[in-house]
Amino acid sequence: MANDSAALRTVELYDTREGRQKPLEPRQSGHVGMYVCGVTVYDLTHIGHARVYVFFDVVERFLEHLGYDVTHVRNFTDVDDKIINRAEETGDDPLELSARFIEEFNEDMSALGVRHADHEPKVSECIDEIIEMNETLIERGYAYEVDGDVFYRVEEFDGYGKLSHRDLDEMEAGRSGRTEDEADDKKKHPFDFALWKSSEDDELGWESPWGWGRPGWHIECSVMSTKFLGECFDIHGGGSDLIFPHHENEIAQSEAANDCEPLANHWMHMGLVNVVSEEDDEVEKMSKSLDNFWTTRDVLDEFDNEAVRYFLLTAHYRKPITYSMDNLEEATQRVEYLYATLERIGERLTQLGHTEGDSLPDGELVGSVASTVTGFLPKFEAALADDFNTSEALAVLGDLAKAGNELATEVGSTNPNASPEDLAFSLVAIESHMRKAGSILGVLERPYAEALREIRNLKLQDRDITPEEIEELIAERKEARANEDYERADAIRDELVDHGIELMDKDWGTLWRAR
RNA sequence: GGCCGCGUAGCCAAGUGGAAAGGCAAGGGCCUGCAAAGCCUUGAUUCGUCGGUUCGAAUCCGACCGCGGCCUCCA
Repeated sequence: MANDSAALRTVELYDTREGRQKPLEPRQSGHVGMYVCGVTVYDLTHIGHARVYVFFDVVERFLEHLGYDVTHVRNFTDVDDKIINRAEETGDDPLELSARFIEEFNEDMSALGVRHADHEPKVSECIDEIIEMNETLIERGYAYEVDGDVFYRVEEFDGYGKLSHRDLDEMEAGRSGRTEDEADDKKKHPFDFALWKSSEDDELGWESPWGWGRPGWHIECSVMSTKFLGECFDIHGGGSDLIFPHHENEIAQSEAANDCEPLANHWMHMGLVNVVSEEDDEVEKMSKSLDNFWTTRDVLDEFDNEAVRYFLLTAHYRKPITYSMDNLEEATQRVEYLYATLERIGERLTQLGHTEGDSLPDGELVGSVASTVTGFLPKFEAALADDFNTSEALAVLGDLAKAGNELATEVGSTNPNASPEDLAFSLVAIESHMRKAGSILGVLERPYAEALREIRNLKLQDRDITPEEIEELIAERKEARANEDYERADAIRDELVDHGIELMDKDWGTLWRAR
């Protein structure tokens, strides 16, 4: 639902093309069209993909929170040489192979809390429109056919290079390392690129005016964005490695075929995910050739889903982020802290006589936390409205959680400085604000007991002790403590610590967690 | 060679012209039978180096050093 006061907030977004941050002014008031380049589905997703789609999920959630109606389009490139090659290796049908990896993609994204886009078109379902755009480009003189291939004539498009801030002559000078391929002979300019590629009769393909063939790599995004968002739209996103040539070519195609420019008002490009090299400790780009590659699946097997999402939001989206065990563990710890805060708030509310689902208690914010609570949402929104400063947003959320813990301590003290009504009112206010912020970032969406248990059990995976054994030891220690046999009680604690298990004594029992 | 970007405490990370957010780790304290968790508290006279602009710069300009990305498929 639109929130009138929030909708007035100006959202500023960086735009790669102009190289500056500028206000989001939707072409259609109150409606934002956003196209995010999807994956080529020939393998499992990696953590770099995860970063992109988690981020744009947050963009969508936040804009909707502000009251915008967002149309989010994310494609699947299911026709591509890499898919065809992979299918040849495995003996699969290319479209069946890509369909399988679309399912894998969806599984990963669902685990990360990434919601489906409004439209998720596939290349194989847009062949007619792709052929049409090719014909338009040929008619308008921007493309030419050579022996069943269709190429885009880059010299014909005046603005070629305006996104990546380079010009054709400079690029030509620097292309010494490029490998030649047979298609180069057919091209009129080395940077001309394929809009349509001829296929062998037994290869994946479709009938076209130029014979049996398949689309080139860039054309599908121009076609799909036009189809679902119109000729021009507000936000176009993807990894920064797509700036050239993919997005540059998209602009060339769309702006030449349609009569609208700029194609997108805001080009938002994600920093890449780096890893620390095991050999020399240097940061390097994650890539298959360096064998430092992390699939989303592997990471999710080892770390809590939400911790992975949290980690991906700890750095600003335009900066690179380094994947490391330390960083993931720290993110896990923060997620645990946030849920433990919700747990503590729940305990204190129970102690104050409130049960979950009760109507809001009447009261006033306790003085010590009042400014933190009232200032929370404005600060949180301001952080995200400033080119999605998620680091700042998480810091603000952390401050709120701290206020919650402060209050929880207050409630537990012998002489609370506030009335039970005000304390309860304040606790509920903090809890609801935390959940609200969580729903925008896509975190804190689980019941705390469930989240804490899942994190705990995941960590226990590589420990040589089971929850049952831990519970037995806790029971034995309880007995010892009742008998004031602290020596035995401490011995049990030490034994558990050796297994990486920490005990936390509460008034009502003993909790444990894995470190 | 061209283009884009980065270099902030032991580590992660915001800030980009007007008193250096936040987190992790570390020290001290409260709490606890002891702990853990939580809370409080300490910590960059300083933001790669050297110059310049300015009343004032981590923030702008220049040079230099170091690092990364793109220019070939890539999120």
